[in-house]
Amino acid sequence: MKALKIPEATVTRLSVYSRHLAQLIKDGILTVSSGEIAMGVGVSSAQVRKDLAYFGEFGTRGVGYNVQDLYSHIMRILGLNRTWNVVIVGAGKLGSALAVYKGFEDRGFNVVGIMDISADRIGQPLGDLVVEPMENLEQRIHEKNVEIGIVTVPAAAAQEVADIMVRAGVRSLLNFSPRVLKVPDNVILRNVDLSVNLEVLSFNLSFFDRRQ
Amino acid sequence: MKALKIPEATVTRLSVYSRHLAQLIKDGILTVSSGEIAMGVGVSSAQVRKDLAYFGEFGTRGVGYNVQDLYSHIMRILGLNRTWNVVIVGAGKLGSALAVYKGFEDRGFNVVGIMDISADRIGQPLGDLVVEPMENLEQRIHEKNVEIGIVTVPAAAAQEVADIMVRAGVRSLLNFSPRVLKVPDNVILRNVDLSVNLEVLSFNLSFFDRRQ
DNA sequence: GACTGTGAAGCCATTCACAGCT
DNA sequence: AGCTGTGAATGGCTTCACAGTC
Repeated sequence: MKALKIPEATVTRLSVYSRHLAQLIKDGILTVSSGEIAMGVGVSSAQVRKDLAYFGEFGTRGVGYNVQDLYSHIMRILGLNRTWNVVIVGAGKLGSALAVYKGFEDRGFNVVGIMDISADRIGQPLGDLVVEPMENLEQRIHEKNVEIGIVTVPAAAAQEVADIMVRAGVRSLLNFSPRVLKVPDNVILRNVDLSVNLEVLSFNLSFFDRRQ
Repeated sequence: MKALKIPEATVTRLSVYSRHLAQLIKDGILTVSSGEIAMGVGVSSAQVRKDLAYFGEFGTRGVGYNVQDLYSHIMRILGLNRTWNVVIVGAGKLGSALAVYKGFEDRGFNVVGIMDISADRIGQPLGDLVVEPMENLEQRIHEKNVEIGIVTVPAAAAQEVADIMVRAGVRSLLNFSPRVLKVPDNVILRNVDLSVNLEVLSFNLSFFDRRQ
């Protein structure tokens, strides 16, 4: 199967599979079937096999997958066989939380800088970082080859911050602000919209009630 | 068009539309076309019309939509014509950030309690809340009619926390832990997986490079 | 017998294109 | 003339079901 267009849903599931496999490795399990993975992460076994099939044949018919082997393959597919440097702009509560979030480090994402515009945040220590002024942003991106930027500023500042990061050469953005950002189409953009997530819950709760 | 099954993507877009409309109201704009909304939020105009058509006919042919009117309709559809009480379990950096996140309050989500298991977090003030011990969780859920729970504990504790909240009567969960949760199927579950989001970026960055 | 890999079928969401209304 | 509402067409993802392999 030739890989040209991979569904985004497949990529997110691969990430979930990889964490499940990491757990199996810890548990000393050597072999796993698509059905067992499926069970563990709440999808169908056909889905697991299809997802993997986009990238090659990793299993053995009648047997299943070698856990360590499959894990290594998926990590490589996800681009996690290396580390990635990340900068965060916005040292409010959320930005600060992400700056020291262990889950990122565990998966090879190093936060190499956190910037803010506000004088009372600049200089504040965060883990082994210190909040820096916005003026340092471009230099830090160049010096550390940063390819991923995280936006945790208020909506009103988000587009400007995105523009600065893009101009400085960041190739992808993770946007936590509740603002639709415009970026050139060679820049990869993902939005994590906290309110939208709650609102989907609220819709479903209400909708369910309406249908009673 | 009769509303039986609404695509989840439609719901998330409605949430985005509603914020865009709120801005138009602030700007004093009275009427808007599907094309203008589409432009503002980065989707197609047909998509906007289809999304709205699931719920009724809100526009006027040849004219467009009344901004205030459409906003009210969407807010009602999303279940945001009321407030929702929310509890957060896990008063680490992320949970604390969410507890005081203005974006929730603005949209009618009131955080009415934040619990933690750790003695040194309990008692800590957070906005006008104080971190409470886990023992208070069930009572708080009952007393405040909490229907939405937010999980911001480490992966190892996430399932247990989810179970407690579900038992106490919460009807929906927003899970920030990197753990696949099992909940009864009358409970609505959404996952916000921070690492997965970065990993999708890393995949796309790597994949793009591979194809150069 | 067990389990993978994969075409084919089925299902769902998006886009097209136009009739219908103002 | 302008814009909505919507059937029809398209495209994409998931599920089915089974041949192929161990």
